[in-house]
Amino acid sequence: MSAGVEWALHCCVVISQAEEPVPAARLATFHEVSRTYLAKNLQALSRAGLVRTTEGRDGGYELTRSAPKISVLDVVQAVDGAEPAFRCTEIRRRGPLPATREMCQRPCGIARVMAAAEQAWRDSLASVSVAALAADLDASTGGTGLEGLRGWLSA
Amino acid sequence: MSAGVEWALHCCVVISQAEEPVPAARLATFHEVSRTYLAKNLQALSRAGLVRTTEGRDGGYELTRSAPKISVLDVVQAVDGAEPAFRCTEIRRRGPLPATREMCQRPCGIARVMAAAEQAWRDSLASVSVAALAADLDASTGGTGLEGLRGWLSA
DNA sequence: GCCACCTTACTCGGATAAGGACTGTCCGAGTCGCTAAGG
DNA sequence: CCTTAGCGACTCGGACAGTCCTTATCCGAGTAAGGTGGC
Repeated sequence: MSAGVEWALHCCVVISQAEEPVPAARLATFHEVSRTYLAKNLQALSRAGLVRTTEGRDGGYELTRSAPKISVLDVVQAVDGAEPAFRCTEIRRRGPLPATREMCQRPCGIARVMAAAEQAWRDSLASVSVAALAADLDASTGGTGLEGLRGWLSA
Repeated sequence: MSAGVEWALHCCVVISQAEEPVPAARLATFHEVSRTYLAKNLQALSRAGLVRTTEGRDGGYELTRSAPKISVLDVVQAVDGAEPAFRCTEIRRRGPLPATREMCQRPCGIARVMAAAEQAWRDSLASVSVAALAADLDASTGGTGLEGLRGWLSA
């Protein structure tokens, strides 16, 4: 999985706490990562429609929906792509004993198992929102984390 | 995910239906794939202890355990590696507002969410055995698939 | 007829190149806010 | 004092190299079976 997924998730948490657009340069400074490469990942979020971009002075990124409406799965699929990790190449149709047309009416059993597992993975990620991540961060810091973050964003 | 995972799973189903060791060349012919590259993936199964190798004439691969005792997860982890897809780089410790030691006593919330999702994925794969795959294949073919496979293996 | 040995062919295993994807970087197009001049 | 035009700087967006991992391949070490010669 791309490392940019981690960056994008952290950025979404930060953006959710800001009321003004946050420029990519500020996000890069906060996370101490490459500014240009972080921009590339944020572009993926923009293409997926999760964030809205404001150009020009005082511009930046802001969420298009409220934080509870954005799930972790949305961010992961935006950055890493929505294509399934396992891709069935229909091996059963090749070789000296190819599967007949009747057998192929249903997907390959292996593909079904893998698809079910990925669905469970997606369900688990879809059950957590960006707002929940922010709340967890706040709880881990004893209730001062989000306040400090908002203060840093204003400064 | 590596494409070799699919090959390895199909190979496990075939091997489970044979009473004699099956050479890699025969498996490659059956699936119509590269013989040398398939051998590389089978080596991964051998290192993981899922299959036993017999060298020399009439040698090949055979399962070390009964098919119901081998789960799909075992095969996937043997070929693709057991390392988690998401790796936390501890971004929270960097930047102008680094997380304090107290906050880091627990793993990052994002890492916990991703780990839980991967655990759900593993649980789903662990609940299906190679024997179940073979049974499903037999059911899809109306009860003649495994018989034909065994016949081809004997020939 | 039985045994030991050798030949033979077949098996897996690790070490070795080529291609594609993720990582990292750069500069250009577009836009908003600020300033200053004019009415 | 208000309007408006211009300027400037800041923003994102897509196009361009570097590096690591997956894919694909080869040949060598080792082994078990089968045949052959001797006893």
